[in-house]
Amino acid sequence: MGSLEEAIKQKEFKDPYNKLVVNILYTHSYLVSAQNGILKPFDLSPEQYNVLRILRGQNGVPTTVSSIQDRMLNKMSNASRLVDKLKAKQLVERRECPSDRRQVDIMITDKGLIILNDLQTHMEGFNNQVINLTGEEVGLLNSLLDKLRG
Amino acid sequence: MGSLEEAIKQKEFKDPYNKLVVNILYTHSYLVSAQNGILKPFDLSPEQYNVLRILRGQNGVPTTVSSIQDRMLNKMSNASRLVDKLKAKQLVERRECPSDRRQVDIMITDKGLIILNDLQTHMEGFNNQVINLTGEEVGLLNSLLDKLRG
DNA sequence: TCCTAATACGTGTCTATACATTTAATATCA
DNA sequence: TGATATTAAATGTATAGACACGTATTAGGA
Repeated sequence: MGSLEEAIKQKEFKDPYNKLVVNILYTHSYLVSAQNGILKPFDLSPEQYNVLRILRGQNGVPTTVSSIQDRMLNKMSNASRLVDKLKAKQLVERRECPSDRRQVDIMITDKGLIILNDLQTHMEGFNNQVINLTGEEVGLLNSLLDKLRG
Repeated sequence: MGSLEEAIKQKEFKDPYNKLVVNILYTHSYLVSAQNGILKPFDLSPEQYNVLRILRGQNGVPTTVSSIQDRMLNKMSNASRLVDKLKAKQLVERRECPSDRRQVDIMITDKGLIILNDLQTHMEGFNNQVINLTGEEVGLLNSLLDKLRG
């Protein structure tokens, strides 16, 4: 796999900023593909998995659709339809919010929690296996990405 | 925007490897959204833009669909249909390859080249504006991402 | 109070991703 | 040569992303 230039068969980039954009897009695809391999047997898409983790983080407190949307990795996605898919699999519940009838309370079900726990054991080794970096380098990369977005 | 934890309203991560995966997914979304803003007036999706750049890099030598696929940022995408869309906009041409009739030769048109040049002037300032890093940090980030993928 | 604005959620449409399958053309080898 | 395998591209289907729009409900101000 090695360098980006080799991976996408491009000789060189005009400037390192341009290369960085392409590098992040490419690394994203690399990680998502690997993640997909783990999620597929569980019949979950990466974003469905993410929504379930958000709901688990609530520790039983219901959340609204828009709150889920705010916490999603992709702000332009469509939490409403994702919740629909998860409900069809009985991994989440939805209830009309009594205090504001525009809102809908979403909660993860026991079945959802069980699947997440199952997944976690599969995901544990995944990161270290797919990310070929030392702990120090991971920390550095994290802070650089945080700074990038300014 | 600042830290990832703040951006997606998560208190903390189990381990930095896990945070890194989420961080890359999130930064990807950040960059693609910004890129979309530039591409939209040109009626191009990010991946269509990428295919046009690949074809421009050929300097007039025709390429096959599978060669485009190999160089795409997302290996699982569908070059055939993307080429279709570009052909409908008259930005690429396709010809049956005489030496192997399974293959199709793809070339960027003059119209495609003109749009790319136009875009380039818009894209130039974009990177430095969106990426809040020094040149040194950009270099470091590039090499860390290359190493990540092993 | 009533009118208007803002909010929450859902829906519609187009494009792209992921992956299986199909069809045609070429390669390989007994 | 002929049967089989491999390859290139296209197609089919489900999910997701991007974005506009619609509808119901609540908020807020004249």
